[in-house]
Amino acid sequence: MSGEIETAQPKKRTAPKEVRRKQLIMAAIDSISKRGFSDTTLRHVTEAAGLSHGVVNYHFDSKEALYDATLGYLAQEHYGMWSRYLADAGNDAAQQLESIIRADFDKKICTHTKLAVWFAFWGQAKYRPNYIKIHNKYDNERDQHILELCSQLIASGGYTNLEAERAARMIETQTDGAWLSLLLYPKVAPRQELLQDCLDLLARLFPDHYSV
Amino acid sequence: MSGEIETAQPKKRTAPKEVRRKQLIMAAIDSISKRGFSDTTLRHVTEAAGLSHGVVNYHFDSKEALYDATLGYLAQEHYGMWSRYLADAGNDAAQQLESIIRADFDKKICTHTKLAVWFAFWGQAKYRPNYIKIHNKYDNERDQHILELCSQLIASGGYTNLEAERAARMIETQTDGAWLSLLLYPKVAPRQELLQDCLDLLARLFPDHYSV
Amino acid sequence: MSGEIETAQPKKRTAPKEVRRKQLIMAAIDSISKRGFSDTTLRHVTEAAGLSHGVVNYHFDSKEALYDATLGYLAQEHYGMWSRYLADAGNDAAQQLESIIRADFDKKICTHTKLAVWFAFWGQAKYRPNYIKIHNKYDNERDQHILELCSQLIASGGYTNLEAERAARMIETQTDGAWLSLLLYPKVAPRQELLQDCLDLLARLFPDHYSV
Amino acid sequence: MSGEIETAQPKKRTAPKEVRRKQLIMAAIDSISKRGFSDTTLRHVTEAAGLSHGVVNYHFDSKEALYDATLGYLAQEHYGMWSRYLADAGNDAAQQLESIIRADFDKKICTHTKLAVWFAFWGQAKYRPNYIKIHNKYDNERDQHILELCSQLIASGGYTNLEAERAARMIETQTDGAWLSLLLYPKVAPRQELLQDCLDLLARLFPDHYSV
DNA sequence: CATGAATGAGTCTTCATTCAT
DNA sequence: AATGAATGAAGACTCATTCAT
Repeated sequence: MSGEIETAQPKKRTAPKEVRRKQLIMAAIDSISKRGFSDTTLRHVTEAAGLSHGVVNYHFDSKEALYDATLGYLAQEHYGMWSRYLADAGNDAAQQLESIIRADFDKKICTHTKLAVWFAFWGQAKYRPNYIKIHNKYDNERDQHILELCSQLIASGGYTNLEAERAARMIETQTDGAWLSLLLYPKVAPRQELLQDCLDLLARLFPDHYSV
Repeated sequence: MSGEIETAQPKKRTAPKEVRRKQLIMAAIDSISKRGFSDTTLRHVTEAAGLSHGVVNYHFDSKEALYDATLGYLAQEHYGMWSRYLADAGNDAAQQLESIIRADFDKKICTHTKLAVWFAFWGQAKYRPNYIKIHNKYDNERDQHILELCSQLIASGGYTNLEAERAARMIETQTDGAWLSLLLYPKVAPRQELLQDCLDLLARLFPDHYSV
Repeated sequence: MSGEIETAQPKKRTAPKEVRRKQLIMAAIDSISKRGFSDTTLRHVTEAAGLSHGVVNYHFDSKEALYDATLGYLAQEHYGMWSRYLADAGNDAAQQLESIIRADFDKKICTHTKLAVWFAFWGQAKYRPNYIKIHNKYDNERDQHILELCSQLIASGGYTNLEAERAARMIETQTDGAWLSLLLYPKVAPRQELLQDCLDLLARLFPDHYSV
Repeated sequence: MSGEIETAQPKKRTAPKEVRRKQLIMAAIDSISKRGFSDTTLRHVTEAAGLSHGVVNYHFDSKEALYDATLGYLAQEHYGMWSRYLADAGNDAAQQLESIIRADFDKKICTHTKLAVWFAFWGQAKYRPNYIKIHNKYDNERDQHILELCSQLIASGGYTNLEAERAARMIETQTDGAWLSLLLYPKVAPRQELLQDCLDLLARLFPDHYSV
């Protein structure tokens, strides 16, 4: 779509602040996914971005600030994804719940690279309260949607042996576990298959609304 | 089994080596759980162990070797846990499957500390093939057990709309996700509750063998 | 003397350059007095001046050049001060010598801020011959005045047990030491008191010309 | 005196903590005197000490801690010097006061190198309250001695036109100024000459106790 | 003239590892 | 076996200087 414009303009030496920040965030994602957290250095990041050593501290207060921004980017992207899926799902609760789950397996989000970064963050979450905070800022809303939709389905379906809290938790646990599986054992089952697992769970929780 | 040959020297001959190693491994678990991977230094480890700075490199070839041993310890402990649970489960397949799952939530294993260490390792797994290898060495067998038991239940129960592979995967995904949940949001649901989620899943997969 | 030739362009033509330089010098004095030499960065200076980061290197060849100019400014101000005091002192040698000393304690010059900067420079003088050179350029003349005046007083007073060199040196040593005292222990004795010390010294050196 | 012993022992690779600390302090004095404060790096220090780069942070918490220790060393040395001179002075107050002053010009203390370091510290004193504190810790006692001795001389001599505070201040100001002179203009007057200036001041303050 | 993004050499500091004792 | 002093590579971060705009 674009790209040929850039050859005309001989790659600017200076760029607006937001452009550089994004560039560095992408480079951070790249490096973290390739090397993990502890082995990623700022030099790796700047080299991946094709920039000089000093830029990071020009655009971010510290390495930690860059990481915060990186997680923020990922969380925001995730947020954007499921809310778009949700918006496109129409008014049916079952449809909406399914959509939120499908969003998690969207090609753009559910890449090996990004999964690696997610788990790098989660592996540190306990000692960096900031990470939890940033993640929650975007993710709590999703939790509430899922819980609310489960409640609605239970009410409309008359599932007497199921609490909304448990259903919501099982669904989220399944999607989280699926991501972990994709990260650790990408060969065991592909993305689509793990999505099917989640949909299968949905059908078993709410048999009147979904079919296997 | 061993040890009684050299009765002259009463157990101290070979023990110290192993004692020190275990001591260091425990200290490593402690420090990793408190500070994460990247912030753990060998000084932290030796201090936690109450030993001098130089011992680590005396007992382990490198920091990495200590980490390998630490993961090995954890994996072995996990292995020991579920195989004991399995052994105690009798001959019933349903009972056995449930036991393997229950093992994951045993108090000794499923602590916040150890979970933190597990995810620290998983967060690095992608770049340290060793970690995967060590983990698989002990865990593959569990996978096979679960798969085999799912097959048996399906066969005996006549669940036409369920493949053993998918069932096994869903179960493992649920237990893995449960651990992640316990790590990241310990307040959201306690250990017992997440175990119930897993048992609930079992009941929905194999309604003739389990009841909610 | 200059400026009136280009009446068409009202003072803005050449002024800005000098205005900016002065602005930066004042900002340098401010920052050096607040943070010392080694902790002062050009960013501090430009921020204090309310200017953008790049200007310093536009108006000065280097940081060092700015510092040279700053010391020059201070030295020139000092020069202007004692020569004005001297000019106002009339023809009496005793009066003149006293005036030169009084100049050192003038409110405009003898501030904590400027003293701090002076000693910052002197603390570096050994390794920056430039500083000594700049300082001497303005100060040698003062030394000679003091020496000459001491000679005159000795001659006119018949102080047999005093050499002009020693007297001059003792006076200058006392004023220098007074500045150091004001910098390091501003609470011990105020400006006026230390001036009195110097005048007291004068009276003891030249009892026929001054009284305590 | 000593030195040949060291050739027998092939320069130990490891040394007691205090030996290394002193070694580093001496190297710091050396480097600060040669390059000043802001241009001295830890690499300079360790190279001057013939040690490896990492030792400083092994023996001192930080560069700043090394500097504190360095000033402490200098202050302690000064303290030791004048208290020894004082002890050797006998019981006569005039003798004692003169001795304290003479101590300041002792060859061991009053070197160009050490003077440079002293003024480096004083040039920073305003922004490093620690330096003042360390200095005062050792120097206050000297101030009190001087003041007390001035009081005694005034009492015994009946100097009606002199307050002890002013006398003490003038003496200290003169010695401080002398050090500054030796640092900035070593060629103008040598150590002995500046000591004479101080003794001359003594004679003018207390003519019945000292003669020019 | 002025701005501020970009550069990269240089600083302090950390830390796994080595090794004399 | 154990200690802890010593090493030195490598990291994050700073900052004077340059330069496109």
